[in-house]
Parts: sequence; C-alpha cells; structure tokens
Amino acid sequence: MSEIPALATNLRETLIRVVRRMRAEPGPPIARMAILNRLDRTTGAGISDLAAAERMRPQSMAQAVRELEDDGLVSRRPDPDDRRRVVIELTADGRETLRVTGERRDTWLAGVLERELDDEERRQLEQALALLGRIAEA
Amino acid sequence: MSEIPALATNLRETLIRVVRRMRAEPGPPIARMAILNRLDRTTGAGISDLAAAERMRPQSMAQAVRELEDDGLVSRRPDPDDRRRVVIELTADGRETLRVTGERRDTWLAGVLERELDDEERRQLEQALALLGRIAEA
DNA sequence: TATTGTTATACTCTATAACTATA
DNA sequence: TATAGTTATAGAGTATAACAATA
Repeated sequence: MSEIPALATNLRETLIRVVRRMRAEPGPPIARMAILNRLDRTTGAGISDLAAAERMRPQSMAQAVRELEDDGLVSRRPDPDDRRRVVIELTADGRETLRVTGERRDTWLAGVLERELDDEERRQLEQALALLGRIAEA
Repeated sequence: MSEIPALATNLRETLIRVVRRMRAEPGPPIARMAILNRLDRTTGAGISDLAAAERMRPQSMAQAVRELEDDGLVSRRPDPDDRRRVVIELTADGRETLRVTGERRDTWLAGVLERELDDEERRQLEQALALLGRIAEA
C-alpha cells in the first residue's frame, strides 16, 4: 500500500480528473443537479442547510439558488416559525428537470459503469463512495 | 448493491462534494498542482499531451500553462523535431513549489486519511482510485 | 488535410467582504 | 450577540470559436 501522503495526492488528482470528465458530458451543470437532487430528498431546507450539506459557503449557495429560481426550478417561501429563514422547494418544473434531464446527465456515466466495471468492482466502488463521503464531512 | 443509475448519481454527487472540500483548503489551486505534478513525472510533454492526460481541452491547458509560465513555475522550449510543438518543463521554482507547497496542500487530506480511515479502508480507497482512473479514461 | 498551439470570449463554480433583518 | 440570508465582487476552472503555423 502507498504511503498516506502519496495516497492523498493520488486521491486529489484522480478525483479532479473524473469530475472534469463528468462535467464534459452534455447536460445541466453538475453543481445545479446536485442541489436539485438534494432538494428532492430533503424537506424544509434553507440556504444554510443546503450549503452545509453540499460543503459550500452559504453565499455561494444563495447565488446558485437564485439562479435556479430565475430558471423556475425552485421556489422559496418564508418559514413562518423563523422569519429569518426561507424554505427552498422544487417546483414542478424542477422535478421534471431532475427526472428527465438528470437521467440524461448520468447516461454516459452509467454506461461506463456497466461496460467497464464488473459486479465486484461496482460493489467496491460503492463502498469507496461511503469512505469518500466521510472524507467530505471531515 | 444499488442499481447502476443510482450508483452513477451517487458517484457524481459524492465526488463533487469531496473536490469542493479539497479545494476549500488553503494552498495553490488544485488544477495547477495537478499540472505541476504531472510534469514532474513526465518528459517531453506538449500542450496537447498534457490536456489529454488531464482530460481537458488543449485551449484550457494552454491558458493554464501560460499562467504557470507567468509565475515562473514552468518553461517552454520548441521541439526541434516538430516545430509546431512546444515542450513544457518544470523550472527550479516549479519543482520547489511542488515540493514545499504541494505537501502543504495535501496536509489536511493526509491527516483525514490517517485519522478517519483504518488500514483496510485506505487499501479499499486506493483500489477504488484505480477504478475511478479507468472511468476518467473512458 | 490534420495536428499543434494561441488568443479572445464566455460560462460555471465558488469564495470573501459587507450588509440587513430576525432570533 | 449569533444566525439566516442577500448582494457585490473577484478569482479559479474550463469550454467554444476563430485563427496561424507546421506536418
């Protein structure tokens, strides 16, 4: 096994390449898709909640949400219990975009996973995603 | 095990979060570090070679290399055998930056790998990086 | 004609700073 | 004082289009 610093470098450089490759596929921008997907499995989230979940600054999330709202994919309503907060929700359009375009976005990736990897490798990859999730939270 | 489309979505969303988290650490921009690192283990690479290796467009790589050159971290010399090509090389400053600042860039990540993961998990992660590399090449 | 590289331009993504409103 | 959110601005990262030079 590699030394830990070498593993860290390898991790950083491999991930940046894969993300670049994913971004190159046609479809809606991946950062936006991630927000729509998260809203689809969350209820009552505000800007700060979304920012924390996606590991970005609230200001960055506010701008992303504003753009999604401009495109009619999300809506915001005030939280009656805490008038500082706004609750972000998917619109019908947002849900449709997630369903249709979201599938298209991952068509290439799913195809690669099916063609290039076998069952055992996909299982290994899925387990590694749990580890990567822990790293992102650290 | 998840269905393949779900795994694809999980992969995309997990990786974007981890990369965000890595980018948030102080240090030189990770895209530049990746280029310096690659030059450190490559000889005779031109713009197109680097772009292909890093899975980005030659125009994007040309700009990145120009900025690295402006900062004195890489140099370019014409290829005597093919006058269209330029060969990109690390300067002494580039090598020093890679050594000193590069380590600093990955200090956080190496610390997380050491604290949060055990030997077996690090081994799993390393194997998964090979799979991710194959995905990036696909 | 195909390949290598360049410049110009624009879009995506994210951050910091400075601010308002509410708890 | 602390928290939720907003707007302005800037920087990092990458792409497409249009082009020149060489193979």
